[in-house]
Amino acid sequence: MEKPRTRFAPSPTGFMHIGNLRSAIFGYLLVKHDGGDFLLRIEDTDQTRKVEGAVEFIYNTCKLCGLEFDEGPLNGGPYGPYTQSERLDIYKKYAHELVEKGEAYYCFCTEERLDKLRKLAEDNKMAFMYDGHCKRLSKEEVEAKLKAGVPYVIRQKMPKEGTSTYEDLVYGKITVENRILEDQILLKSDGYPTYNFANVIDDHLMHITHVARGNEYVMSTPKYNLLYDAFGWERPIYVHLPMVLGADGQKLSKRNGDASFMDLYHDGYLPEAIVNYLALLGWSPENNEEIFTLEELVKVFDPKRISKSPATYDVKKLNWVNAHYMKKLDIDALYKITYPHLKEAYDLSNKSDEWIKELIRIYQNHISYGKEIVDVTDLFFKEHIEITGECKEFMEQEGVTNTIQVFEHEMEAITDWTIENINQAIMNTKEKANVKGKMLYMPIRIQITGQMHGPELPDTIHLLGKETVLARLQKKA
RNA sequence: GGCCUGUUGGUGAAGUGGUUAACACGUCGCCCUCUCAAGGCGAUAUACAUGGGUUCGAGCCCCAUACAGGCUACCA
Repeated sequence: MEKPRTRFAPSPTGFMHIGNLRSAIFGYLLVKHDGGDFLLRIEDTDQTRKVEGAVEFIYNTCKLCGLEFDEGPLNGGPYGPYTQSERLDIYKKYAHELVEKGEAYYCFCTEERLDKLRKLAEDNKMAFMYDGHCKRLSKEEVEAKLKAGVPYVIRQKMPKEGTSTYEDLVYGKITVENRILEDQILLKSDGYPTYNFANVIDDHLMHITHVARGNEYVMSTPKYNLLYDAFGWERPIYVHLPMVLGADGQKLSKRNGDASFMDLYHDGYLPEAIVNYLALLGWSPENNEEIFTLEELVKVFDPKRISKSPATYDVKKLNWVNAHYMKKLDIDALYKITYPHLKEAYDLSNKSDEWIKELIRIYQNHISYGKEIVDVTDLFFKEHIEITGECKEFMEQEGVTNTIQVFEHEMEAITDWTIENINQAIMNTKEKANVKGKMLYMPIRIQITGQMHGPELPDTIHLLGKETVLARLQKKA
């Protein structure tokens, strides 16, 4: 069997939302499942959209997710170049070959004429379609215009009758009537190819066997097939992917800020968790499992189980998946995704690395992504804590003041500030103040944290440090 | 407007003619715990868009309708 090959073919916009990423993931899984090749091709035929550094950005993003390209603009390969703007001569050559074959033709129509046609169509509530004006030009007329240097585009000659059908791995049989197929532009007047053309040429030249892409191309695929046929090339296998929608039911876009992979990454989400979650968007495994490493996904991925309907991106579930991965992290890995956020939010200059790691450790089960550490730990950095609402009510109960006082003395007495000794101090308080359970822990907890909940009390006290604890204990309610 | 595709609870989804329509997230409750989180257990949800067929029997097949999305560029 032929080794499957697919490509991820983004425009270099310098932005990747999770919908783009998911396309890359699905392509990767599809092809790696059978030990094939995954390549990157940059589709920069629209020069107005180019962004500096975008190629590196794409490599970085994919690498973070564990998706390595077997071939691509940065690491090369046997079928390069892998950037379309560097392949202009190739497209030109094939476009002219098509003209020679009678499958395409020069079109000299001006923007003005096209606009007029468009307007006319609009007025008549008709779909605009190029009228094939230049198809009827005689050979001499074409020669003359060419010689005179009239700007031109090359258009594909479409059949006007019958239907075109292809089989999509996800959507099944797709049939469209040929008469709705426009004589689309293959080569623009600036010498650049359109996506519609470059895509086909490159996929063939790069030996792409599987075309995995968003389902916005379902309708135009027959045009591409006609191109393959015109050249006498074998058509690839198509895998059109359902879209990923935002919470508003709309297609993801740059405006949906939180749907950007980099934003998520910088907020302390784990790439493996994002990949895991994304794989479940529009695809499901045979069994009920939901947690998969990339390797496991490669093993179990079956494109036939890709859904046809669009999926809505849901942060809540992403959070759950991410939290699941975070629980299994060792302290150093956890440190890596939380420390930057602590550093940004708080003054850490007089905190030791050891202290920070301890802080992170006791909150490991409390957060679902890195940045969340900031919200839950502010009591360790605040100068003053407020006791309000429910907490205040609790503190007004009888005996509470006494418990605090007793505990304060116990704290003062500690010379060796260890969790063990702190725990002992709590036990001593239990004896001396003659309180237990909630009436023992809660007053202390509230007095020193201002909250009724949080991690283990001895851990919290230890981290807070003797000085802070005493100061907070002495503060009158 | 035309064409293509889709529609199972708030979300992701299983399901391919006969099931009490799974499972997961979320939500809620219970257990655990000083408390929260985690974990364990359980519950919840007007879930098969609507209307017609076909069939002994339909979420699954067919046809309409509705709604949603996509395409209809010298964008990709």
